[in-house]
This record gives sequence, C-alpha cells and structure tokens, in this order.
Amino acid sequence: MESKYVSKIFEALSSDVRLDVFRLLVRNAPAGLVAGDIAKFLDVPATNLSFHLKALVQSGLVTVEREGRFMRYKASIPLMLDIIAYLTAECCSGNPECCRKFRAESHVDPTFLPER
Amino acid sequence: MESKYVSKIFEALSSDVRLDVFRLLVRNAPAGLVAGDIAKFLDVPATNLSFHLKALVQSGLVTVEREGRFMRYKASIPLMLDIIAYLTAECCSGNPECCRKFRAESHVDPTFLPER
DNA sequence: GACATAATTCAATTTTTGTTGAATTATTAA
DNA sequence: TTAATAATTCAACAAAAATTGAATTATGTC
Repeated sequence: MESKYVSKIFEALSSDVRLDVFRLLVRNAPAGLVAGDIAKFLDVPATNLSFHLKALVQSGLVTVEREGRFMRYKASIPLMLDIIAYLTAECCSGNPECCRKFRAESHVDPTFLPER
Repeated sequence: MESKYVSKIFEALSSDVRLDVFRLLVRNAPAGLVAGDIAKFLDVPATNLSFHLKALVQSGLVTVEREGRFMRYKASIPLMLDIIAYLTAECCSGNPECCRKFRAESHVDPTFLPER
C-alpha cells in the first residue's frame, strides 16, 4: 500500500462530520443507513452531508448503492481493518512483547480525553 | 465534542509526509528518532519536516524531547491504540459475530484491536 | 568568545477544504 | 403527467493547510 493512498483515507476521517458519519456506519454495519437517516441522526444539513459522503465514498471507506429513491451508505469494515494493519505494521520493529506492554497502558477512552 | 478531538488526530495522519513520519516512528518505537535522521530517511526538507512534526506533536500522536542539540521524536503507541479503539467501537453493534468474521478475514494483529 | 550545527519560527504565497442556499436530477406516488 | 420526496450538484464565499526561503533560537565545539 502506498502512503499517498492511505493518507487520503485518513483525510476522509479528518473532519469531525465525516468521522461521526463513519462511526455511525461502523456501528450500523453491515446494513448501513440511507442518507436521510444519517442527516437525521447527526443533524447535518443535507447539502453539506452530501459533500462529506462523497469524500468518504471517494476514499473507499464507505460504499453506496441506490435503493429506490434512497441512497444507502455502508462502512467498508475490511478497508478500515487494512488501514489499522498499515498503521501498526512492524510496530516496535516487530517486537510483539513491547507492543503488548503498550496495549496494557492504552485503556484510556479517547471520549474522555481533554481537548487540546 | 469528542469527535472533534479525534478528527484532529486523523488530520495529523492525512498528509503523506506525516503518515510516513509516524509509521517510521512506530517502527522505531519505543526509542524514536531525532529530526535529522527522520529528514534523512524520508528525504524531506528540514523546514517542511518541522512544520509536519509540529502538527504531529500537537495532535498528541508524537512526543518530543530535547537531547543535547537534537530533538528526539517518539510515536505515542498508547494514543494510536486509543484511536483504533475509538474507530472500531461497537462495530456491527447488534451483531458481534459479523464483526468477528470481518476481523478473522483481515490482516490485523489482534494485539492492536480491543476485545470484542 | 566565535563559529558550526540542529532545528524551529516567520512571512508570503498558493492550494485545498468546508459551508451555505439555490437549482437540478432521480424516483415514487397520486 | 403532475406533484412530492430524496439526494446531489453548482456557485460563491470563507477558512484552513502546505510549501518555500530567510531569519532566528539553542546547543555544542574549537
């Protein structure tokens, strides 16, 4: 995998609107949600949501298919796992013991971390 | 509010330069590297690298400390694991079996994923 | 102290993103 | 076939990010 390609995927998650959309779709995997429901859940104007959904689809993190007059969006869980594998590849030069030790320290829920 | 904080972290990984820097530091965890070595490895102009390192440090994904006249940068593995947990939280919420199936088919070392 | 080295900050410019309302396309229902 | 609904595209503007070279700060060496 090319870092230019992967950075585009992280760019898709670099807006709080898109991150919220993606997490909503991850929670609602594998069924996904139609655009109107996403807009309702997250209270984002339709026109702005379209802009962000387009970016997510272009990144590959989200897929879309027509369903009558609705558009159904789904998170691509395999791609999500791929970028996690990319990010963590050869962590600590492949020393799994070192990584596991970090893992034990990481049980901070980012939801509760202070703002910067 | 929380997603604004996490999206800033993904923003830090949304440039291919910064993504390359971060992965280099992940591979070289836990020791890290000094700025000049990063510049040499990745062939990035010092002034531009400083700009990107600053963004990484501000996101919290990278830490820095002075070492004589060198600056040593290190990846924050615990924060990396936290944002992975944030991204994958409640995946396939109603259907954990579905989520386990996705994981089994992926290339992710389970060390880096929260239990499900 | 004077000089070299490591790295950063600053200022200027260019490029890219995000947001909004109005107009448009696609589909279904009356 | 007309109207209603779902969603997108378009155009305009506002805001933020990337890049560069010159100047600056901090540290170590002669």
